[in-house]
Amino acid sequence: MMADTANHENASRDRIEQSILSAAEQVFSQHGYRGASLQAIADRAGLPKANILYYMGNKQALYVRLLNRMMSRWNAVLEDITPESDPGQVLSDFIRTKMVLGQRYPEGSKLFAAEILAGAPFLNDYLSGELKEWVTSRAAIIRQWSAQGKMDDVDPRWLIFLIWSSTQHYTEYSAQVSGILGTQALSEADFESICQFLEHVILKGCGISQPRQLGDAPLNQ
Amino acid sequence: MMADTANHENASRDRIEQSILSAAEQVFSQHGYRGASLQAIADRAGLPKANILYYMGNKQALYVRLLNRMMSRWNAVLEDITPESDPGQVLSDFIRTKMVLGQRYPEGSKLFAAEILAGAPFLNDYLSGELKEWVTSRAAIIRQWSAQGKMDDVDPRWLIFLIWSSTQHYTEYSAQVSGILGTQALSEADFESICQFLEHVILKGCGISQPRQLGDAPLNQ
DNA sequence: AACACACTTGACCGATCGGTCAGAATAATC
DNA sequence: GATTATTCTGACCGATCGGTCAAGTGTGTT
Repeated sequence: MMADTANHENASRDRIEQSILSAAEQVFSQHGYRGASLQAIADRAGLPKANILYYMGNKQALYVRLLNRMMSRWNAVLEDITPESDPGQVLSDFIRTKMVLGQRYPEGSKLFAAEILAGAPFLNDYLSGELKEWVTSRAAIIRQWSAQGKMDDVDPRWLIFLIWSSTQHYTEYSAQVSGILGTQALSEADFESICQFLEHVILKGCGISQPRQLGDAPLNQ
Repeated sequence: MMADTANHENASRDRIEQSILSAAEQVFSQHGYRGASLQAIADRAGLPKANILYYMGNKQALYVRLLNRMMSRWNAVLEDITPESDPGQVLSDFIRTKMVLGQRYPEGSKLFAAEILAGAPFLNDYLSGELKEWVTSRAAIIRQWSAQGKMDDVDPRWLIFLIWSSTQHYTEYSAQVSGILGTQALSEADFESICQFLEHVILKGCGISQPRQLGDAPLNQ
């Protein structure tokens, strides 16, 4: 009908693949690689199990594809920092970006967490390669900030882990957080409150004067 | 032989049960409840599968028993804090206690994390009951500290989550941490360095003057 | 020796696992 | 309309799942 014959990778196929990926992300993130079943994924996607395998090949290929998709969303984070950057602005952005990523892709974040919990059998190369270099290069810049007196002389690796873990917590432990707060999900106000808390504590704790207090009235801008 | 006949719950049974619990903790923490198999647990414990079921009844009872054992290790944490306590000392102790717990029971900590990731099907009552009250009561005391001017006026719930997550990270994400650091496990020096970093950033970030700087020479005590 | 009782385990059960395949159904091309 | 290519799926496969059971071993009591 209105199908573009030249491009045989048509929209219908993409739509189905996306719905499979979405269903698989939920099941894998809840139960891990071993605990997830293709039948459960198929049921959630509303398709026969054989159809999942027709599109994705096998369980492992589907899982690896999900991991890659989640990791690609990480590529732009802290990409363009320099020794001349303002630490307060950069760390503040880092915290907010990480919080938003967790909010936008909760299942993907949990998928990542489950893979790490299992010992990272599919991500070992990525962790000790690409991600290790990412951390090392950022750590070097943070160390220069410390040397310039822009902030306290803290170990930048622990600082990166601190921001990662404290933000990750709100997606990964959403069941615990909402159980304790007594709410189903985080409200907009809670989300903003958490961001400001983390910015306040981490920046102040590193001896960085905050660029602006988001709760206060804007200075002049 | 040397068995105490009066106490028919003899040491042999306890020894076997402990080895089963230990094996099960490893398998459940890696693969979650669904992903763990009794056969894998039996293999790791060096027993036939039927023997596991003889001692533990069924898979769910074994799992719940492990969860309870891990939660009981938490009971003493932050048990005796009062509005008159010194925030710096209390939070410092909290950080170190949590780090030591994660170091001492890594599989138990991961087991807890996996249960939360799965949506806490077995822990929902605990989270929204016992643990919620634990957080609420501690939060009330921290709020009094803020009112007394002992520390900044931060949301105590976010502060508790911050300490929980940042310490939990080093056990739960041990695969990621060691992948990035390039070492198999955390060294004693790294462990101490992390504790000092967290104490420095969190206490300073909350506007608390640190009781003592562990890296420096002791003042006079 | 006889008995009681806790322990051990191979064999087995129905259900579900990941994955294959043949053929039906549908769509695209001529 | 005929032909080809793609998409779909029920039926099936061997392996493994959690769990049962009966027959066995061992040990202490009488």
